[in-house]
Amino acid sequence: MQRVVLHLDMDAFYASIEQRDHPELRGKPVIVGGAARRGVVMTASYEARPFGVHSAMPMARARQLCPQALVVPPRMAVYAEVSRQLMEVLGSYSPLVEPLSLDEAFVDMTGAEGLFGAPEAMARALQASVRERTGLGASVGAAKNKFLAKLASDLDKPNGITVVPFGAEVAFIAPLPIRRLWGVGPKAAELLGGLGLGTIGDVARCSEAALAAKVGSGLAAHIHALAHAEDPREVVPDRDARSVGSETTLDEDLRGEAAVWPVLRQMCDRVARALRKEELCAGGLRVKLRYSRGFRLMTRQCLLEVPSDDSAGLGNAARELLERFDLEEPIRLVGAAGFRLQTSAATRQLDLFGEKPREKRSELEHAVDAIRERFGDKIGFGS
DNA sequence: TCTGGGGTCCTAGGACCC
DNA sequence: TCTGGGGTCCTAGGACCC
Repeated sequence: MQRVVLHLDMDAFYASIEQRDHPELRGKPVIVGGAARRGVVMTASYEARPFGVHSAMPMARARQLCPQALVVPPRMAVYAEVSRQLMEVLGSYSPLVEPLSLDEAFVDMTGAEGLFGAPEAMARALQASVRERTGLGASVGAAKNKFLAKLASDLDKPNGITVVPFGAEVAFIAPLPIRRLWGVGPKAAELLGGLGLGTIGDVARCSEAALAAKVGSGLAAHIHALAHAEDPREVVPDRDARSVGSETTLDEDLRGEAAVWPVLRQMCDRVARALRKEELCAGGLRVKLRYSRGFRLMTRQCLLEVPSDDSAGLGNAARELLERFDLEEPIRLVGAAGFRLQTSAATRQLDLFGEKPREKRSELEHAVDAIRERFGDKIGFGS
């Protein structure tokens, strides 16, 4: 049976929600992002984009390009709720919905032609349902696989519908630049450019061996297949998370353990809370520091003797890892992440064979979580 | 202009085991 | 003496995505 995959991507998601909820922002250049000294643009409304403002741009630069822009701090909880509604709508079309982020998802519509008609009709119906439920615009791509559907949704924004013609996929994508290949970023594009490759068609005509010599065998096999419009990846709902992290860029650089440790402990707190919320424990912990000088990122990781979801367990490991960094250089970012995730139930099973009295402690942590949910993050609970 | 925060996946090298 | 070959696990770094 012919696979039909849709990819739906919300148009300027965060900025559009702000314009929806604040009529005075409509029709004006709006930038959602951190106003802090080191803030960046999270989303720019379509009115702001002609000025050259785009996601991930330093806010200072964005304000310079578009001084009249209205800068709005993000309301992540609101965006998450809208996202939930969005995924609910998609779920009414197919059980196979794979979210990629808050504002985009794949929907496998294979076999649904009888209900919804041809791929273009499916895409229109989806787009209309999303607008009806959320009041927001989306662009939709339809094709025989995930790569093509995602590429298509980005070709006609905002409010676009793009169907990659079934049976003529290779010719359709051949003229597009290699950066459209999923997994080809600035570095790989540069390397491939060295081979004289500029378009997807160029990559399709190149031998996989020649590609591998430039970018490695893994990426070469991947992009060679994509360039031939082949992508076997399934639409997978309920993908399990592989890591849970929290990080923060400091307003001012810090140096020395006495300054860095309190920040790291707070990051561990947040990770622990996120883990408990998902009823997960981490079997490993990674600490991440970014040095101001050279913007260098360094990580140190270890496995935990006992998988943990509490601040003390993660914090102890984090403190030991911290000693393995050079803390005399100015530091601009501090982060922690748990990995090797497993369910809390599985961890408790293991604990039956140990002697750690973690059950009591866990009750206490849940109580603390409840208080923090009500009163926010800044409450101290002693050392 | 001076670079967020949430992730995923891949690679290379070293330890360790048989 | 002077050095195998395969497999697995772990760590650190980095590219990439939204």
